[in-house]
Amino acid sequence: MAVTANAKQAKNIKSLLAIQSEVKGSNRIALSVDCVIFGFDENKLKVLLIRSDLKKYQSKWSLLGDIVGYQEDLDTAAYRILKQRTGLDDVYLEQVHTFGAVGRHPAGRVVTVTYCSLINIRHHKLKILDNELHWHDVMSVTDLAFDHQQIFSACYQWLQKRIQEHPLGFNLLQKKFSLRDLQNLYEAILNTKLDRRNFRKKFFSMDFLLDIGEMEQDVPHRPGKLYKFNYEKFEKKKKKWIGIDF
Amino acid sequence: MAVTANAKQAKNIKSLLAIQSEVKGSNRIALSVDCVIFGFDENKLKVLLIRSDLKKYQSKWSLLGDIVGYQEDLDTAAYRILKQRTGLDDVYLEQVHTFGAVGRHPAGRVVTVTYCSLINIRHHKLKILDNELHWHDVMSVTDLAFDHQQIFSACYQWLQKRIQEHPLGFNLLQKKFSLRDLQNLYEAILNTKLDRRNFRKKFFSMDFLLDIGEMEQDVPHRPGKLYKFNYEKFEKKKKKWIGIDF
DNA sequence: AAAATAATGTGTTTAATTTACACATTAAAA
DNA sequence: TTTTAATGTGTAAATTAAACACATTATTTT
Repeated sequence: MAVTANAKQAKNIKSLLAIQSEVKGSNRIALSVDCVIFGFDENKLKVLLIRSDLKKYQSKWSLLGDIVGYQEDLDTAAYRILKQRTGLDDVYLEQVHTFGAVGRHPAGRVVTVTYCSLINIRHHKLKILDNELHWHDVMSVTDLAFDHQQIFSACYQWLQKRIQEHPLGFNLLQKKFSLRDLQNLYEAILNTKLDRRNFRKKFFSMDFLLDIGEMEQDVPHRPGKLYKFNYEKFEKKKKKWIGIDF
Repeated sequence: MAVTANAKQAKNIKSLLAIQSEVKGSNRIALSVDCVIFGFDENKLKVLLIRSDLKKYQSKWSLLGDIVGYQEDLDTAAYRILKQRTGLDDVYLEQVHTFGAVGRHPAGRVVTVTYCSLINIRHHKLKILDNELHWHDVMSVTDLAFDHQQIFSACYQWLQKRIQEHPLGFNLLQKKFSLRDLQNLYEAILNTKLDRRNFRKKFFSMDFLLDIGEMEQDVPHRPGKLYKFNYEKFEKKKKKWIGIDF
């Protein structure tokens, strides 16, 4: 019995040397990074898409991505893509999921690591302004190229969940924002209506909003106060955890 | 301006053809899957580790992993590793994160996709029983090989969070379990004490526990009722979401 | 200049949930 | 038979979430 087990082990468990040979061998796979870049404009959640350039395959919209260099960290690759496409380099970026089904890409075996990025659509002023690169309403994104629809859906769901337990939404707003801006953002992302009074109470009680003593300018109604998010305070007070619930 | 932008675009954006050549080219990277396999025994959370076989490098403990085959789905590779190492093939498995720093592995550039698995330690009876493969107390895991300590920590934190919002813990218990078992599990994973009465109330109110009309056997005290988790009911009633809180 | 409009800003009341805590019950062990 | 150590149930207080109404302010209209 022990012998059988060891025999099985010998067959199944690879030594580091064996791995080393495989690393140099034929199992090497192309690795890409795809970025789901979210923006917020006119109270709508947007996603940045590019048109697949090769009509021969499909002229559908797709996510922004590129092959990871052999000497390039994954995170670095994601930042590079963002920088190239938006001109911004100080942006929120978080890895979400890796998609690696064998037939997912027409160019061959490509495993893709997906990142979500949240950028301020006003700040960035797309460096590449032509009809190949466009902001799309999240609610009307359908039929993306390759498996990008699946990837996009996963990332959108991730965002909906993540925004409720982590303060990343602020990256989509101006540094100074009104509570109405913030609520509009949450309503757009969660695709629901929220009670204005309870929404305020919730955020004030969390106590991370910094009243900067300024008011909105040039609004066609009574101007609201402007706030900043206090990241330092958040880092200190961060919740340990929540409570069992499913 | 528009010309400049287009020039930049031409330089930065790759056609599918260009990608195709890269996919076949020198950017191909070795891809591995590492599994953090959790178990629960004697009221302690355990993780399955293997001793790095090549002393030349390090004789430290490491996670179970292997290179992903060129024609193998990522998920398939993770299942294969689990099957080889535990003999089980109907197990809970979920992708957690991908680690891809350039220098992370001594054998060369290897990007690794990490999965967490939860198995019933009693059911599986390790197929390979020797001193190379061992269950370790989660609380005393330190100094793993390569970047496996970092990977393990990320996965443990993932589990602590995930178990509070999703019913995956049951995979660590027998099909039939007592409420005490369940509480012990949560206490071990969250590394805390919980109030027995409130814990019960919470789970009963969620209403996914199925009283199967059986009692514990061979316990040295008053036997408790046994339950099963009602996955079907859970799938139907699943929460939309929770509420903003961070 | 005054009135109407449309948003901001602030409570309060009720319901639901979470927390803290106590006692009866059952089976095994002494 | 008594003691022990766990299971099983319930209640009161505190906190949090949900539902809801009115005064305030700047703009726009009359």
